[in-house]
Amino acid sequence: MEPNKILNLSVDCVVFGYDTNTKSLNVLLIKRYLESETTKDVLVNDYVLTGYHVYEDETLDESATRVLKELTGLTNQYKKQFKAFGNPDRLSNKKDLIWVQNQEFNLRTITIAYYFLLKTEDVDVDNNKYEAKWFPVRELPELGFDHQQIIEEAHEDLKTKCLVEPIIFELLPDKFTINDVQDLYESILGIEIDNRNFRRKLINKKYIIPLDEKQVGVSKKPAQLYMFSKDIYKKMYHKNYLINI
Amino acid sequence: MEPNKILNLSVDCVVFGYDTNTKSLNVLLIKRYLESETTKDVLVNDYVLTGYHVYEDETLDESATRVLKELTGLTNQYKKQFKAFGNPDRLSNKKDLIWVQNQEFNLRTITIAYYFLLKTEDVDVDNNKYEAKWFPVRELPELGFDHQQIIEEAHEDLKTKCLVEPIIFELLPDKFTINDVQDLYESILGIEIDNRNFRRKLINKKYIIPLDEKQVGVSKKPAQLYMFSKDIYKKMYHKNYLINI
DNA sequence: AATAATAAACGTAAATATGACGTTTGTAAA
DNA sequence: TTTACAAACGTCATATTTACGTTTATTATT
Repeated sequence: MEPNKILNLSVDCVVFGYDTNTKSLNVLLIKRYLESETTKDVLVNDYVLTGYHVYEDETLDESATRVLKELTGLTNQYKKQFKAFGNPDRLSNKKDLIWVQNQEFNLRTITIAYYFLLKTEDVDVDNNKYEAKWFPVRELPELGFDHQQIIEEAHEDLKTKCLVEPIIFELLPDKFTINDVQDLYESILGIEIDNRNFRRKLINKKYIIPLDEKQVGVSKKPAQLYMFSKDIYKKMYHKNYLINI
Repeated sequence: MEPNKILNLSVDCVVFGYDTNTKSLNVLLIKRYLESETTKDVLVNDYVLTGYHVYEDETLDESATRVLKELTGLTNQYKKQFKAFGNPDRLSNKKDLIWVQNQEFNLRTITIAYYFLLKTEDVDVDNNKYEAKWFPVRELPELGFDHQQIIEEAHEDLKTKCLVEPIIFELLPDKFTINDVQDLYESILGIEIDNRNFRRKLINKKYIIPLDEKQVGVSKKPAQLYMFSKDIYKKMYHKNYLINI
């Protein structure tokens, strides 16, 4: 039982986006496709998270930021390192071995997994060089490596985190309706919330600011728009140690 | 900017223990000491977390469990992987370079950090071959590597986690008083709690079971003893999605 | 121009939880 | 027997939550 001598270090990014039209919490995935040169059989045909090796001179955070920028062009998005995955057998799947055939893959690969929060519409998937595509988090396609597990754990972490910190607003446009916020909570948590109670609770928050603006182009009573004030949130926020076990 | 070729992978364990007598949340640390053979100057004299390389054939979790067992003899303690630390400059401190002189330390070292929860009295520090010692989390000694930061981040994670999951009971004896629980919350969170309100709240929980037993050997009114029922907690527990932002 | 359809927005009453305190009780030691 | 003191119990005002019912503003239809 010798300590490892050679390892491979990467970051993987679970990119969450929210589409206010379809009311769906999405994950951004990229296509893997490979067919045999001789038999023309399809060897690999699935999706994976975006990720890459960590460069020698960059921090883990910088590496994740770089990967997100490469995929989406975006910087300054909410980012959280939520777990490291590094079990010795994590890339032993046949398809994955085929896919990485041109790399020294008798190495152990450790990946530091991050999730990012952004708005679905901020990414131009139609002109994406990686063929990136959004998938609803509850209707994922076949996934390579252990990326199904990584996404599930990211989603669990997001569920917990959105209950205690106002990160939900990272997924919404600057101007949103109360119902947008409710729909998003329902998408993330997979629950139904009473609209009247939710509305009252949210409107009473000092950091939810009503704007002099309403929805336009809807065929029903147009909803009031609001914004989230991070400044006010920070000022009034002394960590509110509510024991909720 | 080439990807890393050679890395070092380790786990580090923040071992939290609670001493119901001193009412102190403690961290278990091991001694580092090294003096120059020629000048007899003290080169390194501080404490560090316990940690070790990850073996080739073990998972990260197994590695952390092994390290804890090696240090304390204990298995089956509450364990959480909370963060990976792997910035390129994280072990560039002079003392640390001296300490690891006999290893190839021009490698980058990634450490997967875990914390464990146990009872201070379960560890026999007087006969510990690593000279392990408990330190109150708010009175830490000088620490090597980036272990100060790792402990602080573990403590922050513990603060958040103990508010939403009943992990506090992992730090307490099987039979405890209501005041034990309160004291422990106060130690972890660094706040004061009103005893009468806290008591009412806790006693109303179905999974806090009063025993037919009281404290013995105290020189005041002996307190009622309780136990925590994980079974009842799990049964009644459908994740109680309280949005608390 | 009136009406229907519908989501947005407002309202209410009971039950539960919280925050801020005061009071009583059981034990060992004086 | 008394005293010291933490344990344990009690109270009241306020805030929050739960579970609903009602009104309103808009577009589309008649």
